[in-house]
Amino acid sequence: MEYMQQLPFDQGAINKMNDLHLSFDANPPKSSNRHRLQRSLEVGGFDSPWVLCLHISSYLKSNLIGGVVIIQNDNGTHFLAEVKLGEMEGKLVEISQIRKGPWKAEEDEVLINHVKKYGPREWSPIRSKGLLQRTGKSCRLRWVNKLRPNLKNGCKFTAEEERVVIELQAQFGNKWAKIATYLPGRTDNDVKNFWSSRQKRLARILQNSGAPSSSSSSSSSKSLKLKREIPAFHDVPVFEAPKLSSSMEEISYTMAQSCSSSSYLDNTETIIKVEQFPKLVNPKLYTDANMAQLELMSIGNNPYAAAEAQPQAFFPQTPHPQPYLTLSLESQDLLAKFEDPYFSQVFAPMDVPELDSGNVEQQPFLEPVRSGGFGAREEADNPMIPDAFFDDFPADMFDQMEPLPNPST
DNA sequence: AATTTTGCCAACCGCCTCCGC
DNA sequence: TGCGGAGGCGGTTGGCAAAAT
Repeated sequence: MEYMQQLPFDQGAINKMNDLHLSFDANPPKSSNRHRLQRSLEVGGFDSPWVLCLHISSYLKSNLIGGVVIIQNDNGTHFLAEVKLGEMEGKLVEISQIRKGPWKAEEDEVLINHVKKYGPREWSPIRSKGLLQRTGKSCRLRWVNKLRPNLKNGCKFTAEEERVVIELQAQFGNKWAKIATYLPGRTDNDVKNFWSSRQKRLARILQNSGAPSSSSSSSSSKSLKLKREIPAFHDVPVFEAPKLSSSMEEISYTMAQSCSSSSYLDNTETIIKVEQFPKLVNPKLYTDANMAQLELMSIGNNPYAAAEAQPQAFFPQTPHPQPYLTLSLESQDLLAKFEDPYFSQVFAPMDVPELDSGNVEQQPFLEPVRSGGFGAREEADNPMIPDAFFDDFPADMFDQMEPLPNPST
């Protein structure tokens, strides 16, 4: 609460005021005595609870030099305002609380006008001048996230944007502002929200896929249903990041085709296709499109059909025929390792040290927006898989897997 | 149809750095 | 050199609508 602005006296506004209780804690200069004057005055608010108007009467002016005004309204809320009475004779003094919450169109307009005049800086004067009852930080945030020109408000992330975020997050960590500079029209808040939802979604999928165990047979019908609908790890077919040129439309079409062509097979032996195992478990390698496909297949209730729904149209650059792997029951026990706390560390966000700009420049396919937008890379060789990634797996993990047949045979 | 869950997003909070005094 | 204000940033929360149950 603070002194905000002097307004022309308006008796009409005064007449609408409610009775509030005021106390003036005055500190006359050169006096050790503090005068506390209690007065009931005509004080009122405008249509909003955070704006009060106070008429400093000539009586008070004659008795006070200055001080702190404490205003108590009907429900006991106190407001504080510092006043300089010498400047207030015959004026309405608008005293405002900091406004929070959703922005009104009028507020946006004021903010836009301010930026037009002074540019996107000097946010604090917006409040000190009484233009808005918002903090400078709030004004800046509103401008950066919503009012700035050329923002992609309301547009979902494209597959290309998803890919860029995933790669840059692996590279820079949670440096959302930095990542956002590579995405025209996106803010750090956008990127952060996108990543957050994606992480939640992934966590839910992984949590459900790790649930099956021998004891789960006694679990509730709901968990059984989840177990059925969410693919276990071995249900997941080969995944690879979508080709860089692939659009969402292509992906959607592929997914639709894959799912519609699925047929139910009552198999007792799980057959899966295996490419690079780490690709399946590193959440950073899933684009949302991949996850969507994963979920779509899970809805099909059929792991075999899921494997059958080969995403080849997804990944036309896959150079070799995909070998098949038959899992023994013992091998399937491996999948229970997903419940192992240690194993779950694989899914924890990686602490990626921030690379310097020199390293960024070594990646010609990714450039910040300020240098001309993100560039296109026509081929990717999965730079997000660090060599040390395999070290994160239990040492005996691959021992339990049957060897891959030679693709050439 | 009612209730619960999920996804999305705007906005706030707290911490940090920078800069001027 | 220390201090305080302004701005930047990442984490988190809360509201709302759509989807699922």
